[in-house]
Amino acid sequence: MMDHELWPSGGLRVLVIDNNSSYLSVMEELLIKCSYKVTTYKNVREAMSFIYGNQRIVDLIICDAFFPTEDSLLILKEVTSKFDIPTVIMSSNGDTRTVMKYITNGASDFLIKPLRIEELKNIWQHVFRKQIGAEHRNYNDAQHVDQLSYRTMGITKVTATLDSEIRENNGTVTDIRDLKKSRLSWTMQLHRQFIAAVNFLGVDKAVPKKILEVMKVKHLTREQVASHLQG
DNA sequence: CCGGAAATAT
DNA sequence: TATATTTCCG
Repeated sequence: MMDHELWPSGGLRVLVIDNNSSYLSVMEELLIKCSYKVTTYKNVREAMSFIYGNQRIVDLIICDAFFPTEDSLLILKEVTSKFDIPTVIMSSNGDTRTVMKYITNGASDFLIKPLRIEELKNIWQHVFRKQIGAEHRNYNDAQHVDQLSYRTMGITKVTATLDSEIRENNGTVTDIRDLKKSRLSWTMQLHRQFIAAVNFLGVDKAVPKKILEVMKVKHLTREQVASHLQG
């Protein structure tokens, strides 16, 4: 893996939007523990106003799905098309249709409440991914198209994987049986957990055996972790 | 068990 | 062909 993926999230400015003020506080506390700079908003209109006035200093947006209205979808479309700020959607509802709706509309990630600090520690990677990698963009576009066509056809390999993976335990992969057809697929989520484990151990002490212990993923082998460490 | 690298699969 | 994952080796 590349060194920059192990860098701390330090100082990235995150805007959080959630209509539940108590959860907003929880999010703020968690994000500050991860050393992000946090701004919170309870309603979409004010948040949008802030974004328009401060687009240059908002690195990442985390927005609640605001069930049952479509407010977050509007923010998503506006923000991703106009400012290209990576946006993470969070929701207590993780059904396939909902997840797909946001992913296909440009969401960088979809996290299920309650969020764990381990998940927030690694969302800075979305900022990085947005800024670099036109090559990645091509890959994502290809997969994006796949997901759209798959959705039309109904349940598919892609949606099924996304679904089972995210639904598992609040977005944490605990078993890779679903993720491997003939060989293991390192999904974004599984990779995040890998990165989190490496960060937790420290780059120098992060050896396959220890990483495996920290990740706590059933059926994941030391060899698979070792191999991933190479890439 | 570890890291590196050849062999394979996608 | 290039990349991702598995298998082999010292």
